[in-house]
Formats: sequence, C-alpha cells, structure tokens
Amino acid sequence: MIDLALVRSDPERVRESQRRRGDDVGVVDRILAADTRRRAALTEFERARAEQKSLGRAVAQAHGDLKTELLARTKDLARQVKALQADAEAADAEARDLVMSIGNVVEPGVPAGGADDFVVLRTQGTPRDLAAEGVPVRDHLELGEGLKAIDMERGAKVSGARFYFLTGVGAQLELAILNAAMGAATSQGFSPMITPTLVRPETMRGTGFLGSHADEIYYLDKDGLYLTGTSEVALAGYHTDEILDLSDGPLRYAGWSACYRREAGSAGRDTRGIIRVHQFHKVEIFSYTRAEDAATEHERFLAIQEAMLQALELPYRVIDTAAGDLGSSAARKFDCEAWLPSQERWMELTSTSNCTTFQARRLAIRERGEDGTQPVATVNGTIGTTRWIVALLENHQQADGSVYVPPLLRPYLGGVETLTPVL
RNA sequence: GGAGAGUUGACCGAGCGGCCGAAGGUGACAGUCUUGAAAACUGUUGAGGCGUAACCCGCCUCCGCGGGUUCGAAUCCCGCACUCUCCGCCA
Repeated sequence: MIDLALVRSDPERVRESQRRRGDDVGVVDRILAADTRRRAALTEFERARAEQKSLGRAVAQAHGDLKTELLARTKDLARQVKALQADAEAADAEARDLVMSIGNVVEPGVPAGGADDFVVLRTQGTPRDLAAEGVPVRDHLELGEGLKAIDMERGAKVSGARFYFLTGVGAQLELAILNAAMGAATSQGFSPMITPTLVRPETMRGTGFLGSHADEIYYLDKDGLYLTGTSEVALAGYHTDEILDLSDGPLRYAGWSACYRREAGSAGRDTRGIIRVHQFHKVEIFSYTRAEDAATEHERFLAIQEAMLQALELPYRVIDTAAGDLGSSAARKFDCEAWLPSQERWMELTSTSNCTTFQARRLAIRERGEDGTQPVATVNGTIGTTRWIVALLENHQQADGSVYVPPLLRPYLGGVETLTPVL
C-alpha cells in the first residue's frame, strides 16, 4: 500500500510511477476524489458522534422529566450517528480499496517499460565455448539423468507435470546449495529461519501477492489457507502489527522453505526438466530496515547474491528490471541471470526487490521515531534455489557427461570434485 | 473430533452498562540526590485518524476479530480466530 499522504502532497509523482509501470494513471485522481469524500463523511460522523457522547453524559446525570426529555432526543441522534458512521465507513473502504489497487511507487532510475525493457548493469564471467573445448552440449536434464540425479518420469507418475524427484547426488546437490546459502547468510548476520508454507489470507494479502498474481497461488479451500511461493510471505508476516526497534540496525532473516507455484500462465514454457516447476526449495534473505536505508540494503543484497554466484563460478549478468515488470510490492528489482548453454540464453537465478514501505504499510509494521511511529521498509532476495542445479550442471559439464563441483559445495558432497555419470 | 478456561498497552495485571483509553505494578526515558553508579524519590511514557500543510489545541476510533442489544458497551448477547488444560484419534 502506498502512502495516501504522498498522493495528496505529490500526485504527479504517483502518476509518473503509474505511467512507467504501464498502469492506470486516472486512478490517482479517483483516489484524491475518494479521499475528499472520505474526509467529509468522517468529519460529519465525528461531529454527530461527539454530540451523542456529550448528550449521553448528560443523560447519565439527569433525573425525572429532564431525563425523559433528553432520552427522547438521543434516540433520534443515535439513528443519525449510525447512518453517518455507515457512510463514513463506506467512503473509507472505497478510498482504501483504490489505494490498495495500485503498485508501489517506483524508485528513481528504474527503466520505464515492460519485461523486455530491462537494463543490463554488468556481466560477470564468460560463458564457456563448449564447442571449442570439444564438449558436446547436454542440457541439465540429460546431464541429471546421466548422474541419476533427476527423475522427471516418476515425478509425473506420482504428482503430474512439472513435478520431479531429486535422487542421490541430485538431492545432495540441492541440499548443498541450500546449506551453502544458509551459511553465507548467517555469516552476514542474517538469522536462520524455517518458515510456515501455509499462510492465512490476511498474510498473503498483506505481502501484496493477491493482486494480479493471485492465479499463481495454490489455495486450500477447506482450510482457507494459501501455499506460499516464497518464504518472503512468512518472513514479511512475521512482524505484522508490531513496532520494531531498529536502533541497532536492520532486522535480517534468512528463510528456508519449500515454495509452491501453480505456473498458471506459463503452459508450454520451460516444460523440460526442472527450470519451471510447481514445487522447489529456496533460501531467501529478508530485511526490515529504516526507509532511508532501504536502497543501501538493496545493494547489499545484490552484493551477497553476486558473491554466491561467483563462488559457484557461474557466468551471469545483472539486470535492472523495468517498471512494468515489477511486482506490485517492488519499487526496484535486480535479477541475476546465469548463462544457460543448452538454450544459449540467460536464465534468472536470483531476484532482489526493494519494497520500500509498501508491504510494511499493509502489515502495520513500524518503528518508533523521534515523534511517533513510521513504517519500516522491507527488502528481499534469493540466495539459493533448486533451479541453481540447472545452471551448475550445464555450465560445469565435461565432455564425458561428468560435472565439475565448485569448492563452495564440496564440503556438502563428501568432498568430491566431480560428479560422474552412473552407468 | 469432544469438554472447559482464557485473549486488556512494550510486559504483568485490575476493571461496577454512564469523567474508563482504561487502576496498580514492571520496564523505558527525564529530573532530584551522588565524584560516578546503584538505591530512593518525583515526573513522563499506547496506536490510528479528522479538524489542518505544520505547531498548539480540540475531537473521533481502537480493550483478539466481526456483528447485535442499548440513549450509552472493555463490561451484556451471538459468530469467528487464536492460546492453554483435559479427553479422544493419529504419529
């Protein structure tokens, strides 16, 4: 939820944000109109209510005829107050719905446009020339099957399309990635967390995921619970309705969880292997910071992500996502994309979003300031997922179908330097 | 799944249908005292909103959430969520 005060004081800034996102600009003026109605209705209700209260106090002290007379007046007033309250509540709900309907105000510097209008900030490492090395390019599934690491067929048999088993070294590889990520996060001061993956509607709504992406989310009708697509949801909900003490710096958490995604709009895309699946694991870092420190924290997240990818010796590029491709909560988003040799394209491995005060406003998460409280900012980012297996297998493949293991992961794989095919 | 008890501010905890946004305590902050600290004493200390752009001030809302009764609800009634205890069931 954006700041209503900002809409009032600087509507043009909000209009510009909507324009860059490619969203409805007219909503800004509808918000202003609704807010005017809301305040008028509220003032009227409050005036009537104040009268009712003072009359009520008089009733309590009056006796006899005077009391009877006063009671006659209050009855009518009570009806009036009730009606005015209903008006005020309706006007408030209307204004609130409108404010809730728009995405976060994008940060200055965010490229305008849609999914293809990202800006490449830098490219790190060089994709191998596999042909020159005499390595026949195998994709991650072929490599994974050779290693007996990935079993798609049985995944489909048991659960359907986009499900899989990780077996043997495949399972170990995933645990290695996640453990390395958890280790990196804790050494950077993030508290390790294992989070719930089923959440209440209020939590899902509060984190901004029930907007345009609602179709992406699994819902358990019998229980009224949503399956989360990222531990960001639980980590953001963790401090709902709290006033935090950030005087010792940001609160930093690293959440490990299974993630569930319906992939409703992506039929036919990335159908081979484990690039796009319904269930995977992820380690997510998450910070609650002061609003003025959020951009710095965001850069910090990106640096941690890049350090992970470099330690895994993966060639990648960093993109600054265009406004139209941002989630509703994000004011700015950086993705790291690794090279995918089998498809000769870049594939997203990490994403980090600065949500500024958008989520915190919805979830009522504040900090105590000089005078009163103010909403905090939230920042989130990926530092390890199942999908990283894809990039590792493909980029580190050898001519014989074996796969080089970067040193960071070896401690989790019994010290081996190479994964070799099972014949 | 069944039965019972509970949910009040940062925390503990009292609360009669009518000066109750709520006693008392703890904590925190400030002051007095002290070379300094502790102790003691004194004071301050919830959130959201409207008037209003800001101050002062005034007003409204909030006692788990949502309804209802009433001139008037933290208090009475109904529903829901959550917590705890016991029983049952399953690990």
